[in-house]
Amino acid sequence: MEKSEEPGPAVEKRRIQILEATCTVMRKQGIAATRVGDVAKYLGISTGLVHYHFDTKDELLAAAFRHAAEKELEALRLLVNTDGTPRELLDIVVDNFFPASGFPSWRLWIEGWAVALRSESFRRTVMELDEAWVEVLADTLTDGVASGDFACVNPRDSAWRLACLIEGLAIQQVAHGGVINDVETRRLVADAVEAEIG
Amino acid sequence: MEKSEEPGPAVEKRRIQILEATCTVMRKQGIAATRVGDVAKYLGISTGLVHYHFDTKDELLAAAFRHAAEKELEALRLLVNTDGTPRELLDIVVDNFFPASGFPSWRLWIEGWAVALRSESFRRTVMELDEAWVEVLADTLTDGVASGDFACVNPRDSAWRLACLIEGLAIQQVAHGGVINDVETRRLVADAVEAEIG
DNA sequence: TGACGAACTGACGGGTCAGTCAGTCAGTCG
DNA sequence: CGACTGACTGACTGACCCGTCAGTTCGTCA
Repeated sequence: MEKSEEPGPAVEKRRIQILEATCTVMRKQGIAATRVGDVAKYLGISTGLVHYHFDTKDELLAAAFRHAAEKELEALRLLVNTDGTPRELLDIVVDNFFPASGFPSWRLWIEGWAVALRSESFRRTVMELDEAWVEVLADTLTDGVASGDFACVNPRDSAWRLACLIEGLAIQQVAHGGVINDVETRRLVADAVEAEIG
Repeated sequence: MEKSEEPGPAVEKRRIQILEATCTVMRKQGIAATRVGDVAKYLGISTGLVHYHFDTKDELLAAAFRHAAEKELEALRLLVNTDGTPRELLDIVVDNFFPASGFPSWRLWIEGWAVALRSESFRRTVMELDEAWVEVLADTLTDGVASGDFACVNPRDSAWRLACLIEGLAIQQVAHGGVINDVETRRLVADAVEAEIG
């Protein structure tokens, strides 16, 4: 009677367990090299069970990626949702973007952009989450402008410029570790921040 | 006698033919989804012949990627190697970075960064070529500073910032085509350029 | 107690694909 | 001419891996 169509809490728990296992495997092996057999082995369950909860591998990977990204975004929002001067909040946001902080899993994101080129579900996830990150940054800048601390001509433009700059620098640092190291990244970003809000 | 160990011109021709076919297939299907069978079929040859010239698939893909990137870099250098005011040259370089110009094959690069996370040969290629692009931009800025047209505090820093900004914007535009479109990209970059050289 | 269904297993089918290999053929050298 | 070589073919194999499915276990409800 009135048995809801929604899955019970046990099922939901298992789903999340599989999602997080998938994230772990994806981080270690990369998205492209993640097999459903690896996820099953990691949890000590059968591959059949993974397919019991997720119809296809693509669906599993997309859901796991979104799960990871949403968790990180939530953590960032929590971090920003504290008291502090606009300048302090801005520093928190920017600091958490740095590859060295390990926060946004840049390795995962870099692969995510590549997968998004061919997968509609990844495209949507990557787009939504990317824009949400920038939104946080934009809100911080807007608040600072409202309080008179910052002098951006256009906070939204500034947010996009800073976010894209950091993204580009993260690629340099994470994907090939060339001349750009952590110290250099911080200096380049710090100068850009000053230029945007100064 | 004295037959050199070097492969003859016929072999080299075939190698390049295979490399360019691989590039074509990679652009169409993506790096990850490129099969050696696809390359062979594209040229109407056997897969055995592809393996006759390239030991492994990884070697083939890495060589093809490098081939494509070097050709594009060479084209950019040629483009910059003309007369013109520093400002004109800078505009040429920046224009050629835009996704819409179709010049640096951003889709290929985005996948390249992802592959570079796991493949040493891709990592090296991507690093060298990425830095070479920035070098071109940095030289342009340095010349402009020397002639008194630009007022960068540090042309190298400015070059990295602009390059990374454009990279980040290219991802936004190419990988997910969200709020950032071509017009917006141009405005954001134009403002950043003014800020750097102004 | 027994029926039932949800969660789960483990083996397997079937398709894909990189790389191998025996053999063909055309050209070259002595 | 006859031996030899380098480019090339196409069939094959061995591995991998996704998704399926028949069957098992276990908790719940009548």
